[in-house]
This record gives sequence, C-alpha cells and structure tokens, in this order.
Amino acid sequence: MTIINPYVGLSIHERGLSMSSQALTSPSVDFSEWYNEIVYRADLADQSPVRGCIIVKPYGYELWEGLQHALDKRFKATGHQNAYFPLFIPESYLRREAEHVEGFSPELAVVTIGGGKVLEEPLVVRPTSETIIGEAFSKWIQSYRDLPLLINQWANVVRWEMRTRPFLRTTEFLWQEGHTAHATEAEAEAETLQMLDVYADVAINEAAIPVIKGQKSDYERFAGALRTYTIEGMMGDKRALQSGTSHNLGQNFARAFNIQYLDRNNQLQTCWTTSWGLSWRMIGGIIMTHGDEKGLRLPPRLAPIQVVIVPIGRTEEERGVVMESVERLKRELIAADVRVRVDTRDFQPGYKFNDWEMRGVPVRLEIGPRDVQAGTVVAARRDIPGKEGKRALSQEGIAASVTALLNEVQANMLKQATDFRDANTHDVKTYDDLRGVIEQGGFARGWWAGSTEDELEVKAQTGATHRCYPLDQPADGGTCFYTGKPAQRLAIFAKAY
RNA sequence: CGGGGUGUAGCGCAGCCUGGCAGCGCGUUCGCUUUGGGAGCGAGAGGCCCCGGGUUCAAAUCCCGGCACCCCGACCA
Repeated sequence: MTIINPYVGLSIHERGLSMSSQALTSPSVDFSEWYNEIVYRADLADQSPVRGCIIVKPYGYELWEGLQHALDKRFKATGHQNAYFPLFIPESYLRREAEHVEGFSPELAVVTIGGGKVLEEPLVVRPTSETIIGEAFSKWIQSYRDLPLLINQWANVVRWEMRTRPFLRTTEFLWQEGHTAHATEAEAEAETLQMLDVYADVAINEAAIPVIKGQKSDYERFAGALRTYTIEGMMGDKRALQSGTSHNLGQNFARAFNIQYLDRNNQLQTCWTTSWGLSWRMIGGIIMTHGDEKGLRLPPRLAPIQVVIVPIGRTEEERGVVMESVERLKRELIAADVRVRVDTRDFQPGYKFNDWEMRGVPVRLEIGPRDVQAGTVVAARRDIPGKEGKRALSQEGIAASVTALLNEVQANMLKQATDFRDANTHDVKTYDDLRGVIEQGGFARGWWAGSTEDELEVKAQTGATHRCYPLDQPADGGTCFYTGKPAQRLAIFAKAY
C-alpha cells in the first residue's frame, strides 16, 4: 500500500513530547511565561545552543510552510517571481543609503575572517537585502520595458537583538522579502498597498488574526523608506504585534544604487522601489492571538494536523473493531484533502485529549465501541472548550460534516479574535483617556497631530507607542488628544511587542 | 553596558552554608495489569556535578581565575 498522505502515523519526534502532567501556566497569570511554555510544549520549537536562536521542530516548521504556501501563491498570483540573493553583503553596500546604515548598524553580525585570512572588506550577514538586491536591480534594469520588476526572496536574516523571544524576536529568523522596481511613484505606491492587502488577507483569512492596516509614523518608519505600512494585530494580553510591513522606498535606494531606466522619450529616469516582509513572527502572533489555558489553538487553514482521530478500546477485540471504523474514516477524510492523523499511541484517552489540545489541533474525533455500535463518532472542536464543544456525528458522510466543522471553527476563531479586539479598542479624546486605556490594556484610538518628540514623550510616560494611522479613516478631522491641535488622522496607540 | 541570578542525568531541580557512597520528580527502557478527560505496580538504563587551577587524606561542596546562559533595566520593524 502506498502512502498517499503524509499525515498518518507518528514520527519519532512526537513519541516523547516533553509534556509533564503539570498544568500549563495560565495566560492571565503570566502571559509571557505561558507563551514560552506553549512554544516548547506544543512541540513547535526547541532551545538551541546559540544565544537568541531557536531550533524549529517539524510541527512548527509545517506551520511555517502553511504560511509560506498561503503567501507564495498570492505573490505568484500578483505577478511576482522568487529568486535568491547571497547571505553575505559587502559592508560598503550598507553605507550607501545613509538612513539605512544608521538604522541597522547596531544589530549587524559581521564576518571579518574567511578561510583563516582577514577579509579585505568585511561581509555583513544580511539583516535585510535592499542593498544587495538594489545593486542587482541596477544591472537588470535598463529600459522602461524592464519594468516593473517584481521579485521575492525566501530567506533567513540575522539581527543581533538585545533581547530575544522564540519566534517573536530571534537573532536569526526566516521570512520573505519582496523587492520591486517601478517607473512611477504612483505605481510603487500601488504595489506597496497591494502587498499590504495580501498580508492582511493572509492574516485574516488564513491565520484568523483580525489585523488593522495602517501607516507607520515617521519615527516608526523603516530606515530609508518614504512610507511604511503595517498590519497590526491585538494579542491575548491586549498588546499590539506588528505582523508584516510594506515599504514605499521612494527613490532613496534607487538613487543610492543607480537603479535607472531610459523612458520612451530616451530620457534617463530613476526608478521607484518598494520592499515588503513578513516573518515567522506571524507564528508568535497565531500563538498569542488564539492560545488559551489548554495550550495552542491553530486555525484549520494553517494547522499541520486538522483532525486527529483518537481510537478508544479496553480490550484487544474492542480495539480491533474500532480500528476498522477508524481506518475507513481516515480514508474518507484523506480523500477530501483533510489533513488527518490517527493517534494509536499507548496512552490513556484523557492524556491524548490534553496532548492534542496543547498542540492546537482544531478538531478531534473520538471513537470507541459505543460509537461503532451507534455508527457515530464524537467530534470535539478546539475553539469551544469542554463538553459544549463536543457533539456526535454520523459516520455516514464524515468528510462533508468534518469539512463543514473545520470551516465553522476557522470562522469562529476569527470572530472570537475580532470581538476581543473590538472590546478592547477605545476612542480617546484626551491624554488622560489614553493613560486610562493603556493602564487597563488595549488599543487607544484618537486624533493625533503630534511630533516625533511628542510620540516619544507618550511612550516614556505610558509605555504605549504609536502603532499606526489606520488606512480606514473618517472623512472629517478632529482635535489631537495630546497637543490640542487640529488633526487630520486618527492614530492607534498601544503597548507593543 | 549597569544590577541580580544560575550552571548537577533528556527536562525541571535538591544537595553546597557545616568537605566524607551522586540524589529527587518528570521523561525514558522492559514486564504485567489498565484505557470514554492527564493510569498502577515491579524491575532497569542514564553523570566530565560548566571549564582551568589551588587548598585538603578527601572537593559538586572551600579559595582564585575564566566561560556560558537567564532575569530586570537601557536598547530594538
């Protein structure tokens, strides 16, 4: 018999989960500790011998692959192509864009020795690739016919952060970085916003994280960019997580790297470029948006295992009968493209229930002798805890009912997260209002006309930062809650990761 | 970079003060009994006590010197 679906059986990595029978720290008691425990106990990652770096285990990597797939197909659909550029960048490249080098210098890893010899020019381990890709673009682009140039790269990058946390801020991390060049500012702006839409689409419709699309303040802008756009999500502790950014680089990098083209009138023009990136930080976002007291909760569309089947039987004979039904159900689910796994490990059912809940599997099917008799199976949905989330399904037509249930779970997780965010987002008219909101946790939304200095003052006094100016703005203006000056845009302030 | 802490079995820790057989819990291996919400009993395996030096009859333990990691602060898409 050939294996037609990889989601069967259990690999060596899953036999001994380092799960003691100890309860998970409650997120309401210590959110940060809860987060760390989930990362390791849900089997997503392992600690590594290298400071600030993590080992991503198969289950965590499959989750990342799900995100990659969701993003990549959208990149292709919008005309982008993947390519790969070197890990090492000549140090001098970074210096060509003044703001850029200033922004990244403190967190660079630099190679000074190669093959036992001191290098003539040190090589920077890429913190991002605008410079080396810009250099390549300058060679690839000669004519208006070469535009637009739409490239994406899946890569690892290194940033020597002072403090790291698994997935959220690691020294080395995986991401994708898109880099494009255009003939006009309008085209570059349209591209920047299009990719922001792609990120929001993936966050909302795949990860079930209801992000807000917005523009960054000048202070929070990417080093070297004209404008930076962001998607911001609210985590379970009511703090904000920037989950992806899209930058309109204007002509800053094009000038620094001579990315120019001859237009239809034979005039030399400078390109307009963009860059946009989304990293495995999104995994941290999924954990913190959806996780609960029982562990991880994964949105069905990204879950490596969507359905786990737990057979129950006291005797050898009972188990034999049960397994016949299990095998049939498994085949039907696989045929319907459901990612299913059967848990035949020698543990008691209660242990398995808790185990799979820790790992966030969206739907669990329990099947024992009683179900075989009745032609049913007990379905437990991860988005609704306890008995309320359980119901008996007929074995007849299992593929259709489970598929429908998975869709229901996906939609409900988005609804739960959206309700939570909305319940913790408050309009503020005065600085006191903002202090109050930040004190109790959540997003504070108010008219803002402050300067960078004002922004830093708010941060110093409250701990909250300017997250973004939401793209969705009311038509009229208002009065800045901080300066009292007339303001054109609403801004969101919150404590952030 | 400032302050605090920790390095002992795969993981979490005790032992150190007051030097004298290397311990506990979880996990793991084998066997039997168990299985509809975290099973029980029995028997095993598993150690450079972070590294280097010193004191001592004797060092996980005391002394000196290193290294690494963690937490708080500063810093940071």
